[in-house]
Amino acid sequence: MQTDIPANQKKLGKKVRSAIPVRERILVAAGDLFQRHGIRGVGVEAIAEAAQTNKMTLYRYFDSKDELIAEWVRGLIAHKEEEWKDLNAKHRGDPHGQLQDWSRRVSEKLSAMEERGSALGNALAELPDPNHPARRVIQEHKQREHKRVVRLCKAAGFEDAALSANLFYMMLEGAHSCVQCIGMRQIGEHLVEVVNRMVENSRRQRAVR
Amino acid sequence: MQTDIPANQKKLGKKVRSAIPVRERILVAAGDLFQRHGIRGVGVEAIAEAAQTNKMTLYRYFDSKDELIAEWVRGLIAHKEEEWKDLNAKHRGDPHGQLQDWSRRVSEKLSAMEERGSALGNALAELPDPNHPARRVIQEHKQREHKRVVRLCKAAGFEDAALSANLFYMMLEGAHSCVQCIGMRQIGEHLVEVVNRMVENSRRQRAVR
DNA sequence: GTAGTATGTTACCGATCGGTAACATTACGA
DNA sequence: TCGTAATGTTACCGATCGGTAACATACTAC
Repeated sequence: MQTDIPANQKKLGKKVRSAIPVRERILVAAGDLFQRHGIRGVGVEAIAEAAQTNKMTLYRYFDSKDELIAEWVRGLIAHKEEEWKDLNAKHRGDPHGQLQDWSRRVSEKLSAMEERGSALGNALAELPDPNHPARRVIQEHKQREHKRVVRLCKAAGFEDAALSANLFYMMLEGAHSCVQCIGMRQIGEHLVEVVNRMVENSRRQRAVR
Repeated sequence: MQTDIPANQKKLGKKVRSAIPVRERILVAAGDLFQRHGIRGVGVEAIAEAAQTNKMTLYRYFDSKDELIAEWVRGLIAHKEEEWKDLNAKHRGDPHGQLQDWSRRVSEKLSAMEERGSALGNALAELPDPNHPARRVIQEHKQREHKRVVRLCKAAGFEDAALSANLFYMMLEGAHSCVQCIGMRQIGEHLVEVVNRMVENSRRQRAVR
């Protein structure tokens, strides 16, 4: 019993090194705090502490707080783009189904969302500097997302694809905003409903042709 | 000539007291800086300087920076609510016209908007603290705005008033967001188009009845 | 065990922040 | 002209910020 206890006793009270790598822990902790208190409302010290490490180690992995922010944002975006790929793979050649599934997924995310709304949207509001690395990355991603919706609406054969796409995109952005400004988490269901109606309308028109 | 020059010479190089009251100048300057650099990105000293006064005077009119923020927000909201009253007065008993005029006005604002999007939306993103005076004021205003749209849609006789209202509200919020995230200032035209189509649809249905 | 690497600790830097005190100056009405 | 109220000036406070240096400790591979 006592033989191997000494080694453990030495570690008693010390931090037990987590299985999750430090860098990832920092990014997760940063994201959590950013979302809850705002990017500018969180100091690097608090992030390091939440990640069960310290400021020095944080700066060994990230050049600056701004770069940490940018890396966090890149992670969020990468995850979102993965979802789009998945969506595309699951509904090959079926833009209608793709649109419907997309709206459903957005709605699910919204219903589980905290009262703070979209992380990327908030980040844009919090980082007005046009030269901030994170800002540019977000805007480029939003541009791609918008183009994707336009492409989808064209493929779906909507009579006025540009208008429909912008309608969808406004609803997408607006739904996230609604969670924060009127606390309406069920707003996604309305997004789904509108998409469904428009898709059904388009299918009917196609059947008539 | 020289007689009254001395008095002016005394003032030479000194600040010429503006006709606009200090308090208002501070609020205008604060709003301008908040919009451009974010609320948290602007110090009270910079606000006072931009208002052509000093920190001490600022604190004689406002208890704290947070109260200044709240006052600025209250001003923005008061202006918006005035617009709603005006809209209501100009289209008494004509909810369709009211909705159309509303969308047109929003569209105009959007096309003239800087790349930073909605001030109130950004403020919510920048002030996550649920107890912040400005945050509560904004959320209450948004609630009222949402209810107003619902009432309008009911009055307009839309078949599914709640759905239409939420559609409009999502578009309203989303359009502002779009200006910041994809720089699309002409997005308002699409909002107008959607509203017009839905109104025409509703009118047609009413005529059939 | 030993070397080398990753991580932790502490203390510090300069800058900026929101906010205040004390006092000087100006404007303006009686 | 004089007194009072509004505004300006300066200096300061404590707290926090992002970021770094120097050094101590832990872990791991050999």
